[in-house]
Amino acid sequence: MDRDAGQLQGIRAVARMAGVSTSTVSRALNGYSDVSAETRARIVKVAEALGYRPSHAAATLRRNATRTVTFMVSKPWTKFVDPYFLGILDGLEMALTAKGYDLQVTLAREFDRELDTIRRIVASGRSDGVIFGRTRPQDERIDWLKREGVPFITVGRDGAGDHDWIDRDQASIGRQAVERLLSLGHRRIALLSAPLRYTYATLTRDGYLARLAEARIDPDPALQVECYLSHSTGAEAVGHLFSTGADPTALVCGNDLIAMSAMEGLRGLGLVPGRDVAVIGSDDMPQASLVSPALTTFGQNLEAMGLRLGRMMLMKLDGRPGPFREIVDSRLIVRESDCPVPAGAEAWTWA
Amino acid sequence: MDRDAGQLQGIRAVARMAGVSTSTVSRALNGYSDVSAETRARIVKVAEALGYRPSHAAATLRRNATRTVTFMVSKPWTKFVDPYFLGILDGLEMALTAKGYDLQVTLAREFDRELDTIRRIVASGRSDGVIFGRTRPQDERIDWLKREGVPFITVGRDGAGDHDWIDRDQASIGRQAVERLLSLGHRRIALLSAPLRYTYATLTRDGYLARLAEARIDPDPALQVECYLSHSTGAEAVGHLFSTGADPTALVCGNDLIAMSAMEGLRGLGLVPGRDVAVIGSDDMPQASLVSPALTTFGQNLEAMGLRLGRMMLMKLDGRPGPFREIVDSRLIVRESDCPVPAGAEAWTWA
DNA sequence: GCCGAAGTCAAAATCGTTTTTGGACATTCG
DNA sequence: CGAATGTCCAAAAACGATTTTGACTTCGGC
Repeated sequence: MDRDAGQLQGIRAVARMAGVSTSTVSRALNGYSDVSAETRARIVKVAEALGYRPSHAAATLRRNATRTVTFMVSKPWTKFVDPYFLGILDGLEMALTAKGYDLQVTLAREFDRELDTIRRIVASGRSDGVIFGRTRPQDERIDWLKREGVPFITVGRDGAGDHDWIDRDQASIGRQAVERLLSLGHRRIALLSAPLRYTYATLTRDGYLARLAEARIDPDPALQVECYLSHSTGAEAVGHLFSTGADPTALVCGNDLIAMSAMEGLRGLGLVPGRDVAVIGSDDMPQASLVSPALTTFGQNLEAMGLRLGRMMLMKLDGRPGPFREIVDSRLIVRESDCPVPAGAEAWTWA
Repeated sequence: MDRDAGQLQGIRAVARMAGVSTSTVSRALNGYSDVSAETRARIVKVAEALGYRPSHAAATLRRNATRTVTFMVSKPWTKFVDPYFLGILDGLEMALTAKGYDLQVTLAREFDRELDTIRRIVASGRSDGVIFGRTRPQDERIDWLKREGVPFITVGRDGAGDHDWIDRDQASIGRQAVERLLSLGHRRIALLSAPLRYTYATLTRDGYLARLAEARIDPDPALQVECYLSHSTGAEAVGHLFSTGADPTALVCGNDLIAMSAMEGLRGLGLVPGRDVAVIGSDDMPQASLVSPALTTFGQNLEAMGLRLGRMMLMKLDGRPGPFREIVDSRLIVRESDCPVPAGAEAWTWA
């Protein structure tokens, strides 16, 4: 029955060798029900023996679906890829490959090219769904994808929030940070915000302000500084805060990069972070536990987050109704960089 | 002539609307010669008006080539992506998209999974060629791809070096670093090597040793330390060097991460990098110019390197004979972290 | 005026799957 | 016992491009 099966390639070789038709091979390998267990077993064995791999192109062409999801990761001019997204990618890939989907990563250079990158992803017709982060309150990428009807999920919200997304509870992070510092006696709590063009930064600020309000503390605008994506941004912010006399006793930082740079800046001023000034970060970067003092920050299980994201995307692509929106918890990881108010500063504050 | 062109899709719609056959549309759009300029212009106009994009899957299936190249980027447990590769990716993408090729990025979690990742890339049949870095003297990925006959190029060499690669002149970096430090009067020059399982680290060491030999300086094994991919590895190495009395006056570091960590370590010992001890890095990371003292290191035009890499791959996929091997120059970037031998140490050295 | 070459293009074959359609046979039900 | 229902599978029709083949001009040379 396999006299000249060697001549054939692909699914036909398997079919010939197993003594069935190509359609049966296809159904067997794709898990359809109308193949007897016995026949299926035989086909699977033959396919394995032949090292058969369905042609992705042919399958994609026929079923009009690529079984591929694209994650666009932003790469700012600093050539720096956020570990936050790298962590998510691990879980995402697990969820996708478990269902036979593939994950494709595309790097976009800067924000103004990200929409172009997305256009290219969609036009190339190489993936069924798109994922990306660093969302903004007004996000043209989201608007475009909505208009275009392309399945997509964002890591982070936009202003409207009426599409599918997964996000940390940013406001809660702001609240918890303030909460923690209040309980340590701080009253002059500065916010070194991430760039406010990103939604997450504004949400963190909202939480920060809300918790201060609950404590009946008037937010001092001089204590709120917006930082940028440079490696020295936190240090500059600290320099500003102390040179203008805002003199905070604690810093809530929009992300760990800011926090670590801020600690550097404090040292430059002769202050000891974790003793003279409390510092709290925001996303538990791998370095956070290695710097000294080790950074108190907020962590989440990124891999689990990626898994959930992947499952959301799979359901979406499966045609389930949705909407798909999830908020994942972050927990405070207390290390060494936060501390009670130093005696002197406290006195001064209450004066 | 376009009575019911609206019913049709894809290339047939264009054909109908332009009043030609589908084969002519295909030839026109793919730049074949046997289409009159006039017809081609008409077809291009119609295609644009219809927003026609050829189905990637169909084209791939028929021509048996995906016009896609995959770059596998290694991502160690530190969740850290080397900016070196990110820089190369920019140029690579330019070279590829200029010729209608697409760049796909895949992240591999750890080295022992990288071969699996490559297997998956190849099996999925989604790309015509593979590129990756962090090569080792004995590299199973290279062996496998050679056996399999898959087109690939590595960033960095293996021990044999008889495949296609692009690389910096690592030995020259080692030599130049030593050269520079010798000219500044140093004699006790330590090597804080990158992990020696990577080829580039061994090559740098070769250059370091060769230049020392030329200067008739016996290499002191106590001055050679192998570092790892942790953020504190350089500091640990420095601690070791000074606690064992090896007491170098200068450090050649296998990469900038090691160098920056080493400077941190020096400070911890009460030494001032760039004054008490000279430090030279190796790959000009974006942070290198921002730390203080700014790091003296070796730089190369990564984007240009990526461009050349891309062109090599395109030629390879075009069936040109090869072999394709290139070495790109690195130039010393003098900043603040190197310095002449401090007077005391020099005296001590000559004693 | 015939022949060959060059220039254009249409028709049809092809890539390797998945999906639809429907047929053969066995089993169950009325 | 006939009809209805299920089960398993083969045949054929897609999917949307590229490539091969060959037909029809036109033109120039002899």
